[in-house]
Amino acid sequence: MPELPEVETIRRQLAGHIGGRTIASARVLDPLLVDPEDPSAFEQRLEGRSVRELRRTGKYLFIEFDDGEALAMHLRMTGQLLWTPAEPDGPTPYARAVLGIDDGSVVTFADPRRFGRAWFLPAGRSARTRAWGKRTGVDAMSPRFTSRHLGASLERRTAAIKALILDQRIVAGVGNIYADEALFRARVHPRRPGGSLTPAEVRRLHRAIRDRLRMGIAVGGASFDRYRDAHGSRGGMQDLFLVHRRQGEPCPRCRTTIEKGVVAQRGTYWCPKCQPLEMGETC
DNA sequence: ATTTTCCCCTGCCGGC
DNA sequence: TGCCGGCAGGGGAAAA
Repeated sequence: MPELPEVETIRRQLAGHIGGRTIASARVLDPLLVDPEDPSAFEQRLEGRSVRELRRTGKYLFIEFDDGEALAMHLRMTGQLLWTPAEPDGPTPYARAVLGIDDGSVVTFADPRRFGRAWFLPAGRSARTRAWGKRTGVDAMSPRFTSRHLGASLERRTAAIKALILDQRIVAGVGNIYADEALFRARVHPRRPGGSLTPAEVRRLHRAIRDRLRMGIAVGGASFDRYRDAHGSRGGMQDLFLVHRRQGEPCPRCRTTIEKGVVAQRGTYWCPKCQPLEMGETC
């Protein structure tokens, strides 16, 4: 499922293809994609617009137009944004919206689970805030996401640390995969109360989040299931997973068997020795 | 305010 | 073989 590295991969690819170009046509095939907006009104608002740049905050992708308005998209679980140099030969499976670009290329939003969403955002900071609210905090790859920021966000919090780093208002972009990987690298058990982390653990976790996301971007994201980039290609991060989806396998650090459980309503993987639940133990 | 639960939606998989 | 229940999970709303 697309998390920060996957969305960033798509952003970079799309920026190269449609940056500076004009949207010639827009078709919304699934009204749920733009709910509660009217699909035909949505199409009309997109047609004829010039793309200034593509931006990303957390897992949200923004196509910014030259007048400052923007199309915001979230791929949720199974969304794909596919770019093709020309109209695809046949119908794209699970296509929910199609953007025709003025050079003849096509961007298709495909999404079997239909969880993905798109919004049309007004220009201007205050109007944007009114329409958009405060869905996301600081982006995990932004220089503004610091160890100090993370530590302050965790103070006195009793919820599981995994739930807190999945909270997009604390840090935007971390999803289930990279949460497990970062917690393993930081040697922090996913069920530890957020406020119980020591300063050293907070620093390790901050570094680990950045490290794993950076690696995910470098290899084009994780494709153990449906994720594909804008060209329909798979990423390579699934081959570099340390613990995620590896229950029963030996820990890459200490060879202890990796466990699986449920934390924050998500399938969660960890090494019980490297990531002790009780304080004082070390691996 | 914080934490937890439920729900959306559909493909896929294991069990019978 | 085929049906079916359960699971997967991002995030937002609702409940606790």
